[in-house]
Amino acid sequence: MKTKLQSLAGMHDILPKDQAYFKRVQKSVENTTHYYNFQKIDVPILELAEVFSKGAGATSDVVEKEMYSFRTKGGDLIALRPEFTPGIVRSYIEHGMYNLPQPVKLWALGPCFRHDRPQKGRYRQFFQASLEVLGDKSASIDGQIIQMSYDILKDLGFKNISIEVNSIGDAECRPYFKKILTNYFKSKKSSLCQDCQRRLKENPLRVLDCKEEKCQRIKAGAPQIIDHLCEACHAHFKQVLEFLDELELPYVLNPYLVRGLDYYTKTVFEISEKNELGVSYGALASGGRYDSLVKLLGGRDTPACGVGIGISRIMELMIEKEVKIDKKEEKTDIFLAQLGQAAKRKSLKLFEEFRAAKIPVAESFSKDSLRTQLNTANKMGVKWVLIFGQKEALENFITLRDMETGIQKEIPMDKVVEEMKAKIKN
RNA sequence: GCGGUCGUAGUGUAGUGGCCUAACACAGCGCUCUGUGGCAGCGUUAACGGCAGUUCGAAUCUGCUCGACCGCCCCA
Repeated sequence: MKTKLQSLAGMHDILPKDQAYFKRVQKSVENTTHYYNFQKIDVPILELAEVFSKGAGATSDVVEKEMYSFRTKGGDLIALRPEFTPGIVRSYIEHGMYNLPQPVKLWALGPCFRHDRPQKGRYRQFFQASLEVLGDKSASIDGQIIQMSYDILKDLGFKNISIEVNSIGDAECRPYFKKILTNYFKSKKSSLCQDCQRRLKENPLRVLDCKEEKCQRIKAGAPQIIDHLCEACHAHFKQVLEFLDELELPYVLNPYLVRGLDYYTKTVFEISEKNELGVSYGALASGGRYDSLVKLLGGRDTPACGVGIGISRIMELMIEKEVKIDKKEEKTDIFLAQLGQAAKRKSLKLFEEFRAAKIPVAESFSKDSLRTQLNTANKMGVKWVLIFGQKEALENFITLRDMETGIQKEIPMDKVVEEMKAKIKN
């Protein structure tokens, strides 16, 4: 016991007790994607690092500092996926999916990796689901993606869902806006907090996000991107909002919302759950439109839109909030207790009969004491215990004990499976 | 990547230089027990995150390291 093994920083186990939550979240994604006619795709966890770095922008933190990348023996620079989108786009291009009827709607779910400082709700390995629509520039797609993300969270029992949307323009209008914004802040540079003076150089859009009071006042007068969108972006954004209105989604316009990845264009959004104080736990889902990514990765000019859903975060929040989920499927309702050698032998056979009838039955054949077995059954929370002892074995019946009421009755051996089958049905 | 707080059996805590051969509760395992669980009795397993240092003596002090969490950066 000298060297104690522990999991790596930011990695964690999904223990048996939490698997029901994991399953539940997956099911919700599966259902929603099914109704919206999305098709499942599995892409590799490993890709050429280029797949991720080309579109995200070399300056993005996700790629620059947080990617798990390494060289293979053959010399290729490869990386663990930090997100799904680039891999899915690569697959779309590689398999000529532009020859399929457009748009192509895809979804995926699995582990992603980012090497940043772990914190609560923020891991180096985390599960994400990704919904992507490729080959459609219509604003209705943006609306649908947001709707689906909202549906999933609502289905999982979240009540105070906040949807923030913004448009960050495209290659035509964004550079121009950045310049205007930078100029505005430069003129007030001395009144900004220290962090913001630094942000101004590195990422002027981030200044808009500062919580310092003095910066808040300055940003109130700052130019907003939605006033500086080019005609196409403006029209698109207007339509997106109209769709959201039509869908009656509770969205809020957040002119300060920006994204860390360069490939986003036009619509961006973030969905989170707020607590009583209006403080959010961190984005549970976020995404937007990426009309330039497919071309950037070597495909045809193809508009696209998608969302990344934080499965791990959602799970953790559900566990923390003790969201009730139906665990019926996981639970076993029947426990088979045995007493005495002869009965034990016959019990094994009875257990097989239950299995053949597809009825899950718990047992602890290794135990001899009836008291111990009932104790175990009680801790498992089963509804019925079948007691099979010497007397029963001789006279060919079994004792059924209702664990809630303590009432027992005798059932002829050849009717046991049949009767129990009827019992667990309701 | 930077700054901070913390780390004692499976879980929750007590112990803060010698009284620690590290305590308590619950959980686990075994027995009483081959006939009855949801407050039985008895027994038992099991921890000072790791490594070095200071000291006559370290769970307790120092350094490094690993991990968790918080803030920054950033993000699912």
